[in-house]
Amino acid sequence: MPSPKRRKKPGRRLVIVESPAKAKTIQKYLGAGYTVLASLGHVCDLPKRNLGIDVENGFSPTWRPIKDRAQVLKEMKAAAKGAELIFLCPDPDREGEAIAWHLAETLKIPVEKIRRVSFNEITKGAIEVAFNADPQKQRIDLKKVEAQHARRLLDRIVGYKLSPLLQRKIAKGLSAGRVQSVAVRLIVDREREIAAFRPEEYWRILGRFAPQEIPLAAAVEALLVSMDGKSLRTSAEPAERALADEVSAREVARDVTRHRHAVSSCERKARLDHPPAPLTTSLLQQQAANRFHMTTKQTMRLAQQLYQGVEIPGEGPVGLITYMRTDSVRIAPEALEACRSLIRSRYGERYLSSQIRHFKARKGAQEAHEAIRPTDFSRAPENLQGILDPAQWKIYQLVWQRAMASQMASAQLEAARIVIEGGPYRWEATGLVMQFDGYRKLLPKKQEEEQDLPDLPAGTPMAPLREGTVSPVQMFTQGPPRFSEASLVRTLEKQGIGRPSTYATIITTIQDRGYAEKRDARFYATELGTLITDELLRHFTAVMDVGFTARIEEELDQVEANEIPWRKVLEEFYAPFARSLTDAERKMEDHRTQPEKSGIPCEKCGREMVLKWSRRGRFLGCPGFPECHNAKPLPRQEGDATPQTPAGDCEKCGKSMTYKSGRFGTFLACTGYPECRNTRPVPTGHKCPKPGCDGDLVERRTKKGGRRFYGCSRYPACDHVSRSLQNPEPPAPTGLEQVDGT
DNA sequence: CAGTGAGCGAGCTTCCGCTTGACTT
Repeated sequence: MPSPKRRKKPGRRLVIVESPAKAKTIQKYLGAGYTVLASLGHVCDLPKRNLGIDVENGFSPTWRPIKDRAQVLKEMKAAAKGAELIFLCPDPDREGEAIAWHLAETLKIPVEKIRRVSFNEITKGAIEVAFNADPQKQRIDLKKVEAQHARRLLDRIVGYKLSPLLQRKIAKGLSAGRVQSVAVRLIVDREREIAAFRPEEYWRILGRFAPQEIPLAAAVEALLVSMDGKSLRTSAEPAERALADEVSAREVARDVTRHRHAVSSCERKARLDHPPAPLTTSLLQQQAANRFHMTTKQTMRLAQQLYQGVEIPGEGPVGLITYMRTDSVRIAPEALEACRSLIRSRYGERYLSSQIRHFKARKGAQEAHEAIRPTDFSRAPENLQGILDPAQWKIYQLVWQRAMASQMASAQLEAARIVIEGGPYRWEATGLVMQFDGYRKLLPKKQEEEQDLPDLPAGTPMAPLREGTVSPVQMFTQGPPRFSEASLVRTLEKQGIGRPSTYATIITTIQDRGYAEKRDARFYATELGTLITDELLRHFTAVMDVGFTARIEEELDQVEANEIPWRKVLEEFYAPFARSLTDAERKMEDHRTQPEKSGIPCEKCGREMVLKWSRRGRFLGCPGFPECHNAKPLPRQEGDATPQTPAGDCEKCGKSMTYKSGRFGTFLACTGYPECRNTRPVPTGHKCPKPGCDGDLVERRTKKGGRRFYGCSRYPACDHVSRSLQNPEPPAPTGLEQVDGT
């Protein structure tokens, strides 16, 4: 490895980029006349210990070199000394511009030596173009820098004013911020929607019809879609729900046979199904979660490994994918060419989209990089099997497939629809046949059944195939699902909250602070998360608004466009915020100095114990603290945000059981501890499906790896195990085997 | 494929966003 030299020959050119992997590639393109170093992201920031902003004097900030960057700063300073020109190449976005400015400031580079150069793709062509551009235009964009400062200062003010407030009023170690607090709010809101949701019953009626002359061959399965012109499609809306109970559903099912039915229309339509865009960070995280059950953290670690370079036999370390923290769906022209010619040679001309496909980035995307794609399309996943470890390989395959598919031909489908009418009833049968798979050759659709429909001219008399083939099926409206990591990231991105480089950390922060818990891959709001959300909502409505970030972003855009001064953004935010602060300081309930009484006496000193908050939730503490150190858990788990099945009684001593959390997660323990040491795994509410066994399914974990599975509570007498729980909810209509009556 | 059991709190941490390793929960 060539270590950076102390003394540079005069005439040497220094290039500074953000990422070391990028530095390596660019060094290769630029050759020996250049020294390429990496800044490792930001090199300056506000001080850690205090606010670092003089609010009274126009919000003037104090910038400090970041401690962890001391080493690289030293190296860059040394290299800058002898350099004739210094090319500042952080990413072409707001943050990158600020990094360039901080570099110029801390390295004390004379203006005439600065060349601000940036590129959205690390390809030879793009880099040549960027470096050869007009030097007059290679200047730092101060408006962009100011926009970044406004963003940074606003986040600092919100975080460093709200966190201490919560720490004074509720418990130490707490935090709040523009991003994390809204993320928690989303989870708390969802928790409440779920609690308020009452499933409602409705019925669907399925019929199996056939033309009277030609029976079985041309049978179609149809769904009752309207009655008397009233649509049943919107059956999720209670007011519209005509078939709300079994009695009326069966009445309709009987009445159907009293009417003559006939085909009223039969049509076929060609439909194109276009491939999805190549992956961005959030999409990669969502796909890896849904397909491989990976967490955002795992996904990003694997992607980082692929980006930084994997040892390929005979070649050395090779960076296999482009940068993984991106919101862009664009692919560099050179790479597009490689991708398209590979599609042509691998699958044939037919599978190539006739035009180059360009995808639209999400609104608010900064598009400093490309989409995530293979650096070399010809490295097909099958050639890397056994070279990458299995998890890396899965991620690589995902990236490769999505990038390839994005330039492939659309799938051609034929959608058929037959409408059957009789009396007040209108039925619909739909079919779908794939004519040409196109991009689906690489990305098959999982949940799509093909079904063809016969050609039946309008007017063909139809009848239910035989008695009992009109079947009512009971359904229930579904409540909103809890957030998973994937759906939370998707929602945050949609609202413009957080950035590709922060999605994974947001997820860990809200859990570390004790605001949300993940169980079964779903987020649950904790009591503490609910409390701080409500307190912040009451006093800081504006910041807690899901649209707050989006509005600030618009203003930052205006700063960049030189339409408003950066201080104005801060002033307008700060005036009402400061008022809320003093108001909250006075009015926010003080859970620390005036905690709720419990009615339970302290057995050590006799004082009445009080309810206190900590990062781990509530506990009973003695008000005599610090003289009396007595503390204990709350007597009951009542008020726990998580609905739990009753724990039941101990089969050994008859005392009640209670939920405890241990090293390996939640478990049941006898309240008679330590006299009775009985424990049990968590019941799931499902019975053991093994015939003749009356045990319950309980949640267990494997010894190594701790993977969850479900076993029978009568183990070892019954050794039934399953990987997942069957849904006890009413099944979606599958076939028409269920027969009315009997 | 099958373990489980403390202690939480007294003023100085906390934010978001850009980058990697060096750490050990």
